Amino acid sequence: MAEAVEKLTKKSEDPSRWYLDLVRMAKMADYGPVRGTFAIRPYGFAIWERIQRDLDDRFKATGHVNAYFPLLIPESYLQKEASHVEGFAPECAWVTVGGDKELEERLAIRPTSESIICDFYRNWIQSYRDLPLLINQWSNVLRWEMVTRPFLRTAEFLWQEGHTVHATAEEARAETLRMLEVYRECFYEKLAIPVLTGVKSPSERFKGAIETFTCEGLMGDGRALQAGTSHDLGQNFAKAFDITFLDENQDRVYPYQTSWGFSTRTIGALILVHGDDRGLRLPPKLAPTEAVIVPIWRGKNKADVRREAEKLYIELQTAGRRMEVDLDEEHSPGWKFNEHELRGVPVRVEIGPKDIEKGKAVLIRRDTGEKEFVPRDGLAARLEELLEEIQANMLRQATEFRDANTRHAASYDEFKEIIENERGFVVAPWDGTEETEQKIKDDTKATIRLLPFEREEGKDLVSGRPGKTAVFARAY
RNA sequence: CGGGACGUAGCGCAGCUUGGUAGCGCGCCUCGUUCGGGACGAGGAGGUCGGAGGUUCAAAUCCUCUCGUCCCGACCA
Repeated sequence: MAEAVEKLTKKSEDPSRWYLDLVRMAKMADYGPVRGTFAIRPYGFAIWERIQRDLDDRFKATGHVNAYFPLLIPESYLQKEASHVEGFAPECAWVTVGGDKELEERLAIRPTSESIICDFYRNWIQSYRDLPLLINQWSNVLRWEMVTRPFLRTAEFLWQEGHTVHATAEEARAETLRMLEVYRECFYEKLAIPVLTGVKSPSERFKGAIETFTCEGLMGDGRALQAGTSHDLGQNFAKAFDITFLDENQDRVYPYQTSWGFSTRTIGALILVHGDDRGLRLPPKLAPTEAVIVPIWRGKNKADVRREAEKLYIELQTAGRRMEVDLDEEHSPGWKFNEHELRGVPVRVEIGPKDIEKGKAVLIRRDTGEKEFVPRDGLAARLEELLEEIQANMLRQATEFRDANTRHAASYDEFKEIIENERGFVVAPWDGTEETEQKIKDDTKATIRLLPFEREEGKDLVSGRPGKTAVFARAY
């Protein structure tokens, strides 16, 4: 055997290098010619398509429809909401020339679409009968990031951004929380990532919002990742863009808005949460291929084994499974085992001469490596069951990891010690001031990831003033 | 944008100190033997050494600028 097989860096040794290796070796993404831009390869995109489909179904189920808005945003639009422009202008890419002529007003390539969408909403909304307006857009956006890495922070990324308008503040807040819940369910049910949900501290709030809610995941290396946010915009944008409507009492009033987004960053979260030293581990519900059949043949019986593998493929595919059969004749079975493990296929089905003789096949699960011999006639049913088990087990493992890495700090020394040596989430009281938040950040690089919905009273570790629990972590 | 490291074949790297015919492993192509945990043999293709200037008879190697990547800080989905 050749000793120089392309080797994946160990996650335990160098998570950062491991991640980049894995993205490349599993053929998920490649660097583009412009800094921070990446091509998402078909395999990575297939995962994104499955996430898209799931979210889209949930959006439709909650009454939303899809639409599309322009890529280019005049600078003056961006400037209408003061904190919004302050937050986003520094990281915009600008178009200054069109058709070889200098433009009179430069155009931002959307970093997010609130401003351009509000410009349309001004005309779309005249009466309370036009509300609520529940629209979602699937699009790409561009942010000129200093430091980038595939999926986790790319200059250009794909996402969905929901933009809704409501007659009352209560309704807007309910929408904001409903969509946070939609994200949370997607994380738990499909991505098998047990995110924490809660409120962002004011300093971490979306620029232009009155409140930001977030889903925070804990990655395999103990760092947190913000993945999915939902913003209550209040009347900030409505006032800035002069969106008004006539209510039942014939008063002209400003509506209340929300926006919420979920991006391809989530693919990075999937990799970091579930991946191991052998490669990716995909939750069955998101895996483009649920199970791959690897035929094991020798020269003399190749035709027979091949025929059985093909039959098995048809059988399982017909039973509703997303299957792949690896009929490649160049690579050895061992090579294929490693390759499909690297790609994270949840189950491998082996079929060889001995199995055919016994009327069985071998199922190997990617999450635990466990192997079982299953009679052919019960195979489809067992596979379906196994996939459910894997999905549940991956969520369980991730939850155990999250809980084992969520610690309560009783003193600031302990807090610092945990952040430095253990990482993970640290739960501690916070007095609600920006100074203590900033001091903790300066001292430890940890930020407030969220304020839980249920908060306990306590004493702030830094100031000693009364506070309520916050969840801290170093984040991506 | 600050501090550090690095750009040489698709991928991983050596060569640079001390200038002188561009190398290695994997991958790729061809043929044969293999195939239950990354098989083996033989042959072959592939590079304006990130880019631009400069020094020199001669630059992957020395100098300047520039672009890009990675790690650490400030910002973010």
